[in-house]
Amino acid sequence: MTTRRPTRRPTRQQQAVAAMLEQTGAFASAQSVHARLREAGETVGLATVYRTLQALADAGEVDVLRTDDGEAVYRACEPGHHHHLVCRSCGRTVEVEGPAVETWTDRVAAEHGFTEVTHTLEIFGTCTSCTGTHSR
Amino acid sequence: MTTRRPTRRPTRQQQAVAAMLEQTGAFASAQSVHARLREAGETVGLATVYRTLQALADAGEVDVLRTDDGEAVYRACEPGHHHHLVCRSCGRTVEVEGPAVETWTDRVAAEHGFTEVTHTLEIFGTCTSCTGTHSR
DNA sequence: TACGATTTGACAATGATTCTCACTCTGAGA
DNA sequence: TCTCAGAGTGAGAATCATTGTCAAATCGTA
Ligand SMILES: [Zn+2]
Ligand SMILES: [Zn+2]
Ligand SMILES: [Zn+2]
Ligand SMILES: [Zn+2]
Repeated sequence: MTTRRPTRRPTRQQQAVAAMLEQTGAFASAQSVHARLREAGETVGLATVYRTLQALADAGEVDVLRTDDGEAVYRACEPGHHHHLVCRSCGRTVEVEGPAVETWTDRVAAEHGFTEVTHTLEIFGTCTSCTGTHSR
Repeated sequence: MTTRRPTRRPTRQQQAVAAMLEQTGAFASAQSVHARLREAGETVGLATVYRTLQALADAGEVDVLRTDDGEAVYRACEPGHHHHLVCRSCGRTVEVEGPAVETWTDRVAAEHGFTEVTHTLEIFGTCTSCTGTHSR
């Protein structure tokens, strides 16, 4: 019994959004992705950018976090659970892993009887190329 | 030379906001604080609630974090750097400290040449009183 | 009590995100 | 290749937390 599942392929718009994230490297908001696409001549509606980014996030293909002012920013990341070391000046991001932290959070939560534990952890700083050079 | 500095005392509104946070215990948004105050018969403008919460946060007297949908939530906490174990069902919050995590984040950042390092870390889960009792 | 400075709050403005819905595109089937 | 139902798109409206505005209320000091 062949399950009839339409062979969906990413649309032009979806590819454009994903590609833009890939080449950006840093965390970017939906608004800025939309702006960059427009600059690059790509025609993608704002609503579609939002939808695509959400879909990618749900699929675990991009990481999401919130800026200080609550804006959602997305980044194409390596698969698997990890955290980020982000330059608050230029946005350059390094993916980091910390097995010790993972076990620590789970242990702390367990000690207090919490279940279904998740966590968020981000590190912010000023990267080497932004140090000294008061770029801004 | 007596420095003429007015003896500022927290206004009725500011006290009301702070008190509401104290008695709540959990993280609460500006909107919900405003609503609770209104219910309690206190008369405090929404703008004032926002201003007061920001001031308290700037003064380090309350902690702020962002919910998944980007809303800012505040909580009256013990002074000093710490993190939170939050029940995503009832909002009950436990303050936790992890010296090992502190040194880890700083070390990781240093290894990559980042300076002026800060970090955010929150743990989410389901607390004991919300486990089993499928209370929504 | 009078006065300048601070605070307040109703309301407007902002801005990110979501919703609507008519239109377009796609792919399976004929 | 032709058709059609369903998925995807996008312009614009709607939502909603947050911030800005500014005249009126309040406070502290002299
Ligand atoms: Zn990542
Ligand atoms: Zn982790
Ligand atoms: Zn706290
Ligand atoms: Zn810490």
